[in-house]
Amino acid sequence: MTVVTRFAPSPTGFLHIGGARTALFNWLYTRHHKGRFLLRIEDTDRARSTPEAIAAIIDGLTWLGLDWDGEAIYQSRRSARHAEVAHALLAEGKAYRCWCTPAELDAMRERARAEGRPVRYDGRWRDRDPFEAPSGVEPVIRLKAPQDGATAIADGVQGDVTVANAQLDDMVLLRADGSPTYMLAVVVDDHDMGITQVIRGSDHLTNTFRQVQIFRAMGWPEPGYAHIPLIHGPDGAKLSKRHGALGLEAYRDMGFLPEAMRNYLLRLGWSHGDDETISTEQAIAWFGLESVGRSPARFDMDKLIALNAHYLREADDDRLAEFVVGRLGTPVDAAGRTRLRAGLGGLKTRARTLVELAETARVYASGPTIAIEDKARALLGGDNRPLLAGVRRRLAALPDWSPAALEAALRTSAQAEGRNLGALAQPLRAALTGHTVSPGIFEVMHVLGRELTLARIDAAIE
RNA sequence: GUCCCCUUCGUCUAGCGGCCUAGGACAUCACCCUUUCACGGUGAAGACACGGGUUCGAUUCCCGUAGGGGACGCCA
Repeated sequence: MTVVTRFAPSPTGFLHIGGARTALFNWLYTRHHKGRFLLRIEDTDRARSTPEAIAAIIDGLTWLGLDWDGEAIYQSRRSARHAEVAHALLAEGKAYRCWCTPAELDAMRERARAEGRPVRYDGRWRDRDPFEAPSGVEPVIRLKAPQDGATAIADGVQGDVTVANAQLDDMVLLRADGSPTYMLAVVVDDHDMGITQVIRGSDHLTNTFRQVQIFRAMGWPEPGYAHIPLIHGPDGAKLSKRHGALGLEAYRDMGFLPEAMRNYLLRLGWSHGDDETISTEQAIAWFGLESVGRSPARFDMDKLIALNAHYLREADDDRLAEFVVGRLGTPVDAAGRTRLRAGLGGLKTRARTLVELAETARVYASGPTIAIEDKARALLGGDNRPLLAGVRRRLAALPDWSPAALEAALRTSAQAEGRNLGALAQPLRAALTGHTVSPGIFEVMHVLGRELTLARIDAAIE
């Protein structure tokens, strides 16, 4: 049987970390089994669903590199079919009309809570004669759920979970206005789409028992279920905006690489022995529900950053150069681009995010004039000025501008002055980069070229 | 309140009864490398929530307790 999965976000906000991981797990599971991964937009809440949120979800998935099969399905367009199923259940006596008003239900719930009883609908219209229906109230359709026994599911992650049917009430299938509820829509869509495996956040675990009851009432085969633990904030509480509950695009803007995000999200709740850096190919080959943990994981920015630094070092320089130029915010001429590209190797071992990379890349992207930070400026006064002037003369006369030749020249220079290399390299670094920290000084000079190197020294000591 | 789930270093996790003096990664600290800072290398510190069982033997199995999370909508 072909595996069919789906990612079913509701477009009421951005695609956050938790949703992204759910999508990733579905995608990996599907690709591993060579099945079909579908995208369903659960936009039945018309008031809260927005086109911006839909775009954010699609952009987020695309950025993460998770491709879905076929066109995205919009749940809101399927309401006629949902209603059809509700009415079929009604016709078979597996559902019934309920004329309770929202106020009546509120009162019922309040009373139950006050008396310490389970909070749920008491089934008062379950066997009541419809002729007793009050006028002026539109009824909802409720499922006539089993009242005895228990409903069990074999969850791919949580194991066997059983709930007494007495805990579940007769849920609303169709609202008074004829629109389907989430419970109904999900079941009908999962069935119609041929979903074989549902992988979603564990906040849906208790919903599953109700959904399973609808499947059984319709006589439909149930999909397999797997509920993955939620992601919590650093303090162990639910992920909030303070923490990492940002949209994926926020992480992109912070300079994270999609491959780093994928790897990070994968390791949150899933493991493969001691492996830490896992390529997407390996992830597809190795991924399985049995290796998904059952306890919630906390979001840890430091680990994400460390992983990002790793992937930054591994990343292709041409790709990185594109990212950096786009983030510089200032135009870069062709020569600047060439320098930047050539200097990337030394830059990327020192950066952890694309933002940091772009910041340090200004050293190569800029022309003769650069901003000098205070700590660097302090190295450009006093005795260091004549020292730099001496270095400048030697460099100007250097026949060969290779890193090796530059190093030899600086070392003999230092020796001649009776100083160690650092005493010479630091002022030079300050003059050339405007910082006290940079890639190796010979590399910097080599990438900058003779002309720019001399120009920056001149600018620093004039 | 009711029901369900979870619990190994600060964090992510390995462990599926003896291989565990509990392993790895991030973070922290120290040292090495070194023209700065990184990278890299070496090392240190750091955990089985608690209490009962079961067993020759429990981090691993069972039961409680505590703590955390989730669900209880005509939201999704």
